[in-house]
Amino acid sequence: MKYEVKENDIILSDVRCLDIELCVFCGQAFRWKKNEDGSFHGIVDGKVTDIIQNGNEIIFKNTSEEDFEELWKNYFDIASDYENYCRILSADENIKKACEEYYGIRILRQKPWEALCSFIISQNNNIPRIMGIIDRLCETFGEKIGENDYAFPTYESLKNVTTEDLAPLRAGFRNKYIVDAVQKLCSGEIDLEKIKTMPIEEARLELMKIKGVGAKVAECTLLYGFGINEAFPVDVWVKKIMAEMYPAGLPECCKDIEGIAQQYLFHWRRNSDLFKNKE
DNA sequence: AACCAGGCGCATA
DNA sequence: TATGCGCATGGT
Repeated sequence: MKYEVKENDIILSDVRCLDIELCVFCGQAFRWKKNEDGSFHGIVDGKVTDIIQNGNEIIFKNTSEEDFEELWKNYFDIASDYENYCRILSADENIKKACEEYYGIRILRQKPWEALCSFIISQNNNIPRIMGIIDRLCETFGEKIGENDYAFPTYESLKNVTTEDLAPLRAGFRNKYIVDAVQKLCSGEIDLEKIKTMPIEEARLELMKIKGVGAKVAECTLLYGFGINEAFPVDVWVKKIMAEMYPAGLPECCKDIEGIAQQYLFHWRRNSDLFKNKE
């Protein structure tokens, strides 16, 4: 992968299978905004950028080579060969369609705590409202890092918050789950660094010690937060796909990359319903 | 006005 | 182990 540094911008031109809009708006991250000019405004790990995409040319605005190397490159999983993943997954006709229709989706490699907290909030909730709650979480408790930009609050910074303190988020019954997660992380009872090194089965159980973290949220944390491609979150949409197309389980071609297959299928299935309802 | 949203905890059998 | 219900909030 090559890129050009121009003043405060990083310009990529040879990355395949990377559609920024699809990546940031396919329900895996909740903090991106589309600007008036069509660029995408993102805050990740306390750093801000705006991304402009014209076909193969992708410009990361107002960032440095150092931040690109240490943060954005990893976040968009640029070193991984998604063309190859698509090729493998295309052994199945349905997944092939999903990959073709949504070519350019990648799994965003997020921070474990942000993924964990975001998907605790996501339960029995819809994507627009999840985004609103996370906005308010960041505005209320995150560090101000720009005119209208706030970092995702660290769990350390939430150490003593109560469910009452979280009321402004309007997250309802999820407040107590956030508090429990913060307490278990702050006390060291659960250690995200250790989870990173555990076998997946053990990591699942460890995450599920947190109240409000069941199989689905644990799986999302493993996939998006810990970059484990075989983690396979099953939400209402994936559940529909499994019932409709794969009653006996995922096809063989998904082995070890179940989570990646899941992302194409989730977006494909969900959009087909959203589109249908607009007719 | 019911029903649903990237589920989970808890009670019951 | 398996099923069913309630849960905060807001949109359709």
